[in-house]
This record gives sequence, C-alpha cells and structure tokens, in this order.
Amino acid sequence: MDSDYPLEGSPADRRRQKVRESILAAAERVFACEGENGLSIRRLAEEIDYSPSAIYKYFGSKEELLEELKEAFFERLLVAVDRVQKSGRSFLDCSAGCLKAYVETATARPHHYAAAFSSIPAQDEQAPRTRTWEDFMNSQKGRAFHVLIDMVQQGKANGTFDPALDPIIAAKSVWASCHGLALLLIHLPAFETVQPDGISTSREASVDFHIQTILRGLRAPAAPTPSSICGTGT
Amino acid sequence: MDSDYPLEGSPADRRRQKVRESILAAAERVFACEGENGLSIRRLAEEIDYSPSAIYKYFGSKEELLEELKEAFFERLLVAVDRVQKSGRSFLDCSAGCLKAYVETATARPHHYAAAFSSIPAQDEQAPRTRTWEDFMNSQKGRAFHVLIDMVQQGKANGTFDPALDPIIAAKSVWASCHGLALLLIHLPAFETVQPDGISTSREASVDFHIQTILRGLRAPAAPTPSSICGTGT
DNA sequence: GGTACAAAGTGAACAGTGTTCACTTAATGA
DNA sequence: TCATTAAGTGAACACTGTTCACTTTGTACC
Repeated sequence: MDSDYPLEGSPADRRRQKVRESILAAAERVFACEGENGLSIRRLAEEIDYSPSAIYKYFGSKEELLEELKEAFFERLLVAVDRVQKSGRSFLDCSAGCLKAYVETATARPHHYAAAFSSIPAQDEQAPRTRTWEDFMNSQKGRAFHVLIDMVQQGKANGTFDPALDPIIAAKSVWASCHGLALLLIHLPAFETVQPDGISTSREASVDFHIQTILRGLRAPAAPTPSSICGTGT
Repeated sequence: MDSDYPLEGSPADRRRQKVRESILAAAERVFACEGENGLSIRRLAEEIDYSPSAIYKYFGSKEELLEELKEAFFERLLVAVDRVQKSGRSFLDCSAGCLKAYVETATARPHHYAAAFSSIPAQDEQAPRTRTWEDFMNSQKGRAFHVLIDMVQQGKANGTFDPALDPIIAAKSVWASCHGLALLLIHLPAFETVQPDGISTSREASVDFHIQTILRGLRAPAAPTPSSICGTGT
C-alpha cells in the first residue's frame, strides 16, 4: 500500500511519511523483543530522538499505533499464502502449505500475532450487528478468512472434502484449529518441549500432524461413487 | 482446596484467610467485568475498603494475585470434565462432551481464559528445560492435558481412533483445536455473527461441528469390524 | 525578500499505574 | 501488663498514556 519510492506528494509530505515510518519501525523493533509491556510512548520517543508528545502528531493514541502493527500480520499472511498457492502443488499439498504458512507466519512474530487477537469486546456492546459480513470481509482478516472458505469450496468441488460441508462453518473450524496451535506454541514453552523422556518430538512434526488431522477431518466420508452409503453427516 | 468451613487454624489465621478471600472475590468480580485493564490494586483496595498497600501483605504482586485467578480456570475445567466422564455416555459422546465442556468453561469467563494464556516467555530464556515433563504434568494445566492423552489412548484401544496415533502429539492437536475455537469466540465477536445473510448459524452448531471434525480427524482409517461403522455417536 | 499562517516539535503537567517503606495501630503470647 | 509480632496505613518513587500552551520551523503568497 504505502509506496517505497518517495516520488509522490510534496517534500513536506514525504518528510512526514518518513518520520511516521521511523516511528513504526522503532515500534516494530521494540515490540518484537519486549512485547506490549516493553513498548511505551516515552521509550519509542527516545528511540527516534523525539519528544513523547511528538508521536501524537502522527498517531492518535498508542492503541492506534498498535493497530497498525497488528494489521501487518494479515498482510504478511496473505503474501505467504499467495506464494504457496502459486507454487503449483496438488490441492491437498497446497491446502496444507497454506495452513502451515499461517502457523509459521504467526509464530515468527509471537507478540504481533498475540496482540492481533488481544482485545476482548465488552459483553453488552453488540450495536454494530448489522451488515457485519461485508465489513468483516473487506478487512484483512476477512480476506484471509476468505482464502479458507475458497479452500473448502474447492475441496468440495473436487471431491476431496465432504460435499455436505457448510463452507463457512468448516472454514471457521479450520481457522480455529490453526489459531489454537499457533497460540499454544507462542504461549506455552512447555508445549513444544513436553514429552515424557528425552525423546522430544520436533515442532515441525507436531505442526504437520495437526494440519493433516484438520484436513482429514474434512475429507469425504468414503468412496464417492458406487458403495458410498456409510457416510456420517450426509 | 481452600476449606469452606472455617474450623481450622487459629482465629488470626481464619481472619487472615477471610481477608485474602475477600480480595480474591473482589478481583474475580472486577476482572470478570472489566478485564485486566480494569483491575488495579487501588480499585481493588477501594472495593474491599482497605489501603492499596494492605494488599501486598496478602499477595507479593499483582501478577501473583492474577496467577491465582488463572489457575481457577483449570480447576473449573477438571470439575466439568469429571462430571461429563461420570455421566456414563459412550466413548465418542463422552469425548465430544469433554471437549465441549472445555470450550464452554473457557467462554463462560472470557477474561479469565484469555489471561490464563497471556504471558509470552522471552525467546532466549530456556533455562528450565530439564525435567519439565513432571513439573508440567503436576500442574493443573498438565492434569487437564492428561485427560486428553487418556482419551486418545482409550480411543486407540477400543478401535475408534487410528492405532498409529502418537497419544501426546494427538492430544496436543486436540488441545490446540479447542483452544483456538474458544479464543476466536472470545476475541472475535464477528466470528459468531459472520454469515453472508441474515441466516446466522448458531454458536452451538459451530462448536459441535468443530468438535466432530476434530474427532473425525483421529478416526481409524478403515472399517474396524464388518458392519459397525455407520452410526455416528455410538 | 518579507510576512502571515499552518505544521512540527517541545516541556511541563495531569491522572493514573504497581510497588516500597517508614510508620502507627491492633492483637497476641509470656 | 508488657514486649513482640502482625495488620494496616499514607506518602512517596518511578513509571505509564495523554493533553496543552508554547516555541520553532517550514511553506505559500504578496
């Protein structure tokens, strides 16, 4: 979105953009190392040799600044998924690759990913109930979610997945599973290590198993044509 | 653990215990409504008509106080799981029931559940690597995790699950899936609502589908006995 | 060039946070 | 009754996000 080559806008605009980006870069740096607690406005100001109040000329609040960092996760994710999808693999390989890309993109920047899902909405606040679908689908989150819906629909069409699947419900389920794995890897150091004896399974084996299990759960129940009777949820 | 009937210890001890519990009760109350941000030591002190510094006679730090609230989730979970397991259902029904209990226990107190998985360990800090297994397994988290391991092993033994499963890896996978669903329900109000048109699927249907998909992913690959396959929840 | 105006940047201050510590008050055991 | 210990307090410290009157800087126009 933001151009890399500074050839547009007035000199003042370009300068402003530069400072803005230096703030974000500093925030990125500190946040990656020390998380939300280590990232204070004063610390940030010190890092870029400005006064704390200067930052408020660029971002309305700390929350707003963080929002920008959070959005970046879904941008990176969409890029990674795109790369997988263009690699010309088979459907199942491609699907597994996308899910793996999700987990890896998430765990590569633990603090960013955790922060992206950190806000808990107040229970009574349910006013913006109407036309949430379009709003959601136009956000980065929504676009990433749509990749999953497409995946399910494609799998149904080519006979890999159960034709009775509701694409949205199934996509939600897949998302939840990946989300959970990413977060457990991030939050629970024991999760990787935990193993009764020295024989600790590699992280990658766990991730691969998880993804294969997710996909197996969506598979078509039996042979699609002649003797396909025993299917459960048809 | 903490006795309800105040018949042990000296009067002073009992008094102390009472104050301690009133602090925890107030914390519980405030935390449930307003989350970690709304819970300050001063607010807590005001709530129980003590001075802020008094609280430090009972808890070493705010962190320590919160730790106690977080542990409570796993206690509630173990109680709920125990109830399901004693209900005498079939293996698959019981398993599904336990997973559902997990999601429901988690979403019933969103702030508590989210907080229980909120800390992100520093990347370099990997000193306590040795004998983590026993430590972990003796914690409440570990005991809850063990329920899942047992579930997988039982499923392998009775032919429901793939006999090739590694119980620990499979249990991790199941945990991750439930964890992810619970957190998405907590953090993303859109997750429940999201649906292209007014036809919004109920939350329960999503949860049930997710759990069935998890269990389906662990199923034995082919028919274990001649004609005993077609029923879903035996 | 000089000038008016807006933007960028600053320092001090406010209200809030977790935490500490010297202190007073209350309860206990000898 | 008195000494010892625990419980409880108020003021302070170092920090936080945020605001606001202020100065400096840059830009556009005459």
